[in-house]
Amino acid sequence: MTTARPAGAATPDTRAFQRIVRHVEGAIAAGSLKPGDRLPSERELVDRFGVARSSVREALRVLESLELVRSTACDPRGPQVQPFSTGPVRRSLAMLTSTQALSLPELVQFRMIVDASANLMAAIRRTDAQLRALERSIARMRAAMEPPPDGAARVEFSRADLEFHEIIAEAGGNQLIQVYGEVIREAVLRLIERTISAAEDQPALMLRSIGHHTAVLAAIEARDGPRASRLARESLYAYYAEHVEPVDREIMASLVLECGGRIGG
Amino acid sequence: MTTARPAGAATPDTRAFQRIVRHVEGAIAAGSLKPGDRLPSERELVDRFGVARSSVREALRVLESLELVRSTACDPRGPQVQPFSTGPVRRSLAMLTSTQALSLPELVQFRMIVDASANLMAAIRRTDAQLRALERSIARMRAAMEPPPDGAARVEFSRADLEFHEIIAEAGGNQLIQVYGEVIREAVLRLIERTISAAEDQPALMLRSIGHHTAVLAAIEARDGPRASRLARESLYAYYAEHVEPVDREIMASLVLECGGRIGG
DNA sequence: ATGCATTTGTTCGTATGTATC
DNA sequence: AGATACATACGAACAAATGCA
Repeated sequence: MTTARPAGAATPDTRAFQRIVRHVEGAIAAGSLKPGDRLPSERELVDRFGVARSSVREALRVLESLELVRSTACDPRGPQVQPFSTGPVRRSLAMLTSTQALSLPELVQFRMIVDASANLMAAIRRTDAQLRALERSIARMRAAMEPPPDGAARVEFSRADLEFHEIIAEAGGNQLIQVYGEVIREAVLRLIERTISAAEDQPALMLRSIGHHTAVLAAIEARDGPRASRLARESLYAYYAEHVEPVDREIMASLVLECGGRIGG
Repeated sequence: MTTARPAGAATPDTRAFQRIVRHVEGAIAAGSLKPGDRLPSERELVDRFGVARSSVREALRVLESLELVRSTACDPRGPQVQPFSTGPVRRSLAMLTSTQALSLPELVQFRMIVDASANLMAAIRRTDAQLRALERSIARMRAAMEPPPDGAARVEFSRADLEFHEIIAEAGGNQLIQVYGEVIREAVLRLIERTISAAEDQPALMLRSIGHHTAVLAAIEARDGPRASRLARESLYAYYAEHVEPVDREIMASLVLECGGRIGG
């Protein structure tokens, strides 16, 4: 039997803090550790894993950066398991877009298929209350255009836009579409704001957007799933096709055509 | 003027290690720190940020968990900025999917749209080498059936199956499709293994699966994206439709029909 | 409502194995 | 081959603030 803890091992097979991280990650993934539960206190973790407090703290900082736990200062009850959040995915995705490791066409293509499916499902499952909520979102978008659109109004417009899509995703009843769609739309928005948004004719784009949303609403109201799906793909193609390379444009075109959509306009 | 570093501040505005994390994150996002570059050594970071060694180490562990840097032991040149990877997104996504009690229809519906899109893109972008790799995966699946399929053979079959889909996703050239597809397929597999897998007629299912993969390969070889996409939706519908409620079955049917697919058989 | 005990955040010091120079 | 420098890991200490009796 080897020494339990070689005090000064330079590069052990697995670092001390990683054992703790994996243990907690596994417990959360397996469901034996649920949001609201408390982890043992730092000093108790020291005893339980047989490592120094520094190692325990490193593990806690990593788990904290993953938004899995949160250790509040001076709380004797120990670190608390957090409610599951899309924060880490969003941040990692944001970093990838910032560093150009994720391209605009990749984001847009993915958004095409997610938005289209969300619309399709919403057309089947939507309730009348959700229909009215969608109408209110469009009204918010219209209201944001009344004054000559300044910076604040553009933010409000984007917010209403996102709200519209989130209601649709929720109406579709698929949590994956909901969560993933939210993440993707945010990433697209951030990337767009840094690239083509400033140069274009803002009011015209906003008007076109309102028209598109109105058409989607009508399709969902009529419970015409295929049309709602097609509208999403067509409008995303119309918005972004000119900003991508030919190969990616061809793929986007295929996504539009495969569901009987048309290109142009 | 307050003391520069109150040695025992319990809840500072921003924790010591967070300052370092944000600084490095920002530098990488801004592009002033590129993959391959070196960070200052731990001791130099101590001097530069005016914090203790432990804090520097906590920051490095967090940055390491984000796969942004990697500090190798005994390297006088300091931690190295890593090439940008989709690893963090994949891990966060996997954690999110394992914690978010997801139903079978939700997983299958999402897999329908992701697999279909992956096939579509692969049909456009695939190289001949990737085509041959797909053939090898199917051969592996066939080989796993030769002996009367026991447990180990089933694992090998599943592995080859996943490999087939991963090659397709890679050929499509969209990293998001790749990452999301990988996570979804693993989640579906995990759920299936716990539910319907044991009861069914294994060899028949495997044969049907091989037939399906062969058809997809042919469509991708012919560069027929719509057909490749349709095949994915049809076969997933055929596999899982009977195991879901009517409402979800209707949505799955819509996904098949919207791209001109057929239901049944 | 008050006081005590506990816990966290932070820092400093020390030992050790290893890779680079 | 030797010396240096580095990262890993452990332990102890202090200030502040929280939670519980």
